[in-house]
Amino acid sequence: MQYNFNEIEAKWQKYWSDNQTFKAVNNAEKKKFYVLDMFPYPSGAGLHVGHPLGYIASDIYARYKRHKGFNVMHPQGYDSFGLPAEQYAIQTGQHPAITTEKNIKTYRRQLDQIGFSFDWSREVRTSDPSYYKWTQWIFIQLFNSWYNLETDKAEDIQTLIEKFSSNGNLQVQAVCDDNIEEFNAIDWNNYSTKEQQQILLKYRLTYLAETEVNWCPALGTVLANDEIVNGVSERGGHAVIRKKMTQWSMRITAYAQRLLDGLKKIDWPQPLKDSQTNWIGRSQGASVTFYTTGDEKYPIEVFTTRPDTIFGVSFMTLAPEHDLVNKITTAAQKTEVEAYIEATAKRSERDRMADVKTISGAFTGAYAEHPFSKKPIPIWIGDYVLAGYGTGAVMSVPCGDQRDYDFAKHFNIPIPNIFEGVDISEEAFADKEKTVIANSDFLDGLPYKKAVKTAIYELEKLGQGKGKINYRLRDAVFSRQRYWGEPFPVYYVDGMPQMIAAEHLPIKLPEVEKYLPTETGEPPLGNATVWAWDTVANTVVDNSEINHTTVWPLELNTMPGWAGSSQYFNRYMDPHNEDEIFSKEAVNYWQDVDLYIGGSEHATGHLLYARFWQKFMFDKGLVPQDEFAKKLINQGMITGTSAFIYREEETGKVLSKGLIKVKTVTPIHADVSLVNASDELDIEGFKKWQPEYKDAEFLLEDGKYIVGREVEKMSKSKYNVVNPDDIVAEYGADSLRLYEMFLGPLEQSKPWNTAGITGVHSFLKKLWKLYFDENGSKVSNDKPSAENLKTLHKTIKKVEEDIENFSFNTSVSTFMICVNELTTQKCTSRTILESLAILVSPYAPHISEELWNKMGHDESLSTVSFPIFEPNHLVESNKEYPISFNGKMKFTMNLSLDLTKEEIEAAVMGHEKTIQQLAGRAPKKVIVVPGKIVNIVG
RNA sequence: GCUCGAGUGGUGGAAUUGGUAGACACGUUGGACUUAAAAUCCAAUGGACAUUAGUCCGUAUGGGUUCAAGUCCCAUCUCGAGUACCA
Repeated sequence: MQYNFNEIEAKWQKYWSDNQTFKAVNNAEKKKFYVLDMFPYPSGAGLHVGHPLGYIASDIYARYKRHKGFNVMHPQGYDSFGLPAEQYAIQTGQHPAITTEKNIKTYRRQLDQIGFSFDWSREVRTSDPSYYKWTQWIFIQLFNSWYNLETDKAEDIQTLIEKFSSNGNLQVQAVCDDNIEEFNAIDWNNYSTKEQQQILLKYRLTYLAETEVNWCPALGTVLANDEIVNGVSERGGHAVIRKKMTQWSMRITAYAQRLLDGLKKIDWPQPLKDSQTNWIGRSQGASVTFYTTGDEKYPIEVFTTRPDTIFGVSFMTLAPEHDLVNKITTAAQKTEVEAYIEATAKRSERDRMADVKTISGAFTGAYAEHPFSKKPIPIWIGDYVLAGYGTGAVMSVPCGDQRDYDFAKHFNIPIPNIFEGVDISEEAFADKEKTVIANSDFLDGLPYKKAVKTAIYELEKLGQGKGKINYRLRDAVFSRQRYWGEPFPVYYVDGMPQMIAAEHLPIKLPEVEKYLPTETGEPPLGNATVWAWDTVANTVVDNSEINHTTVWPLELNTMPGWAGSSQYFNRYMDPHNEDEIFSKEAVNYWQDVDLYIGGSEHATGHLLYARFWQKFMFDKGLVPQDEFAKKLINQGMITGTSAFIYREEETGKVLSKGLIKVKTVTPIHADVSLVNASDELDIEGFKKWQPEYKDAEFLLEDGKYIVGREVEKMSKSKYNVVNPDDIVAEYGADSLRLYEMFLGPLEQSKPWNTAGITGVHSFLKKLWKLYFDENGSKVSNDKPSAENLKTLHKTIKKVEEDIENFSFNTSVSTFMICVNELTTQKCTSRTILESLAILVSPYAPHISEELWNKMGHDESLSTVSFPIFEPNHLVESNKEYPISFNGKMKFTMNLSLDLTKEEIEAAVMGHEKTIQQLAGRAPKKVIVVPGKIVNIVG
């Protein structure tokens, strides 16, 4: 009987689908296990061989856990809002929904043929109104919440309103906007509704705010920093200006500390935790208030991590955009300052960041008073101080900070030394550990830590400072000027945003004629003609009905890509619930994700936002866990192995790789499908593919054209993309699965080369041959030999350890060794072969099902118990001891493991090869490690 | 610059707590089978020297700890990822 993989795989895929083998039921008696993949964006290009890597790994784990008796949920879905479908719509006019639907079909077909154990009954799509209804719902919850620092959690906005109406905002400790004016209860109750709404907006967890964006008038859109090159748009080279726009923001900064603390309790890769830690960027220090001298004493608040160096301040620097600049600049300096501000405004943020070396700035003519010495300190502006970080102002301590030092040198500002025994003639001194303060009044002689404490204490006494923790993390802008995204459930009354009541959700994306921004610069939804909210009928109506009494305009922005992916893992628990985002029962049963696999590129995007929303949901009592994924693994990228031919420049001849000597040749990409396992090019195929080479002369070596190889990112333009469809057709899904795992460690990036797949493919054929020969089944009821059992149990032990450690590549080797050994042993024993089929099944499920079935089982093997390791089969009586001399192994000796150290030493010393090695010398020392090694020194 | 990770045959990669470096594959070479090819099977395959038993060198480089180092420590180099005037 032949191993007919195409037939077998189709058969079992149908069986699984017909029998809903992998459908997970909530609240089963069994213990739950939730295995999650990062759901894909369905792109038009379909899957290449690199995409399924993580899915294969998670599938192996999910299948393994089913064998271990768990109720496994392994769902899949689509992150189906996104830019490519929208851009395609702009070019062709085709509705993104149609493009998306088509791409999903392709994805589904490709995924199905790889044999994943997904529970498709739980599929979600972020662009589906029944799904984004709940994305809109969460947005409303965020809008209706504020962050109470006293309870350290999000609370309903009603509790804040109550506080305001009974006590005003003086006692309220909240995470909110900076520019909050104080008011008491009487003030609050006298405010108009609009005024109250404006105030509340400064406290809500999602709020409207003026945000500075990169606006490209020619394209009519906002550009991200990386879409701008040299100050102009990457596409088209149009001018870009910085513009303030009103945008929705998420108050993620409220959760900065909890996001940091949460990292301690989750098992995520260290590099990923590091980059989140970095991104949140906690720094501890003090905020210090300086007052300007002169008639009007403006306060300037700065943040510093080094309050101990306060006596080293010799100037202050404000960001050019700082609000105070206008107010304090003296008449004499006005021209210079204004010229400088204009010059920096022209430079994009990116340019400013790229060009760190050039020192620039201007003196405002104003002075601030030092809080302790009361000496005047000149106030400068400089673009090395960022408006967006801290307070946009710094106290400059040139002796202790290199940037301040460089600035001071450049502008000839004095650099007072406040460090004991340190030379600062060449550079600033920033080593906290070695710091001893000098020339600093009451701080003299103190080391860093004590000086910080003392300085803060003295500042507090003056009322000019206090200890403070600052975060780099910014609130997240939540508006996009795009069409293909979730619409906001928001309409505007008198310019103030109003939430549409939850029972009227979803607010469906309207139809538009054009997917581009409008001529007046409004987002694409500005093209919609039916996009107004009727507050009486509670429905979306035609724009012509807007009367500003009962019918109002709707929000024109849409939500960003990360909105839909921030809660999908919870929605999978109860995906068809129309009344709730998910039921209490479902979420209490599934709790959280046990294993999450996906790419590391989401470290500071999706994975941070999702943690933020989860914590918010936790505060609202909606979910039982405040971290959504216990364990996370980043799979590495699979790169391509490009093939090159070499064209000689002078003659136009094409040289085989070995013929390139000193001649100038141009490497040209050849499609990898035209190259065989021995790097030999199919010349005829190549000529057909690139007709311009049909008359070119190919110079061969040994009758073959050998291509050059190089590892590059898999990409169409490099002709190194391998489609899993082709691999499945030629070798089968089980071969593909095994090979992807066999390539190397899951988390590592590694090159794909189709040539190697024959190794795992012939392994599957050998496996098959253990069960069948040309006459049919070979499986017997013979009692397994001790040798058979040893091979099997060695394999069980190793494979189990490997899966638990996510070391999938080494288990494939282990299977190969096992099958090679059993073949040599001519093993036909059912006991052994049944266990083997189960062991292999997480990796190669189709062949395993078939083998299991052919051994007389009617049911799928997917939930059959994993074989149990019995150590007694591995007990050895003897050991092949390596005998080394000065650490170098010279020969081995087979000795009983029962021997004592002394007996081993005697046996080794008596061996003829030992005597030969020593050549009469007496050994200085003999190290005997029973069961391991013998080392003779001397 | 900073943070993190990694450097092992022609290639992908193995190597529990330091204990036989190169498992398992690919490729290559030789052989069997075949008219031939494919498939399959067998053997060899880190390098140098040695006709043999064998000797020496080998895990990026240079030091160190140890009876013993791919593994631990120090320094250097290279590559990859993230991040960046963060006060």
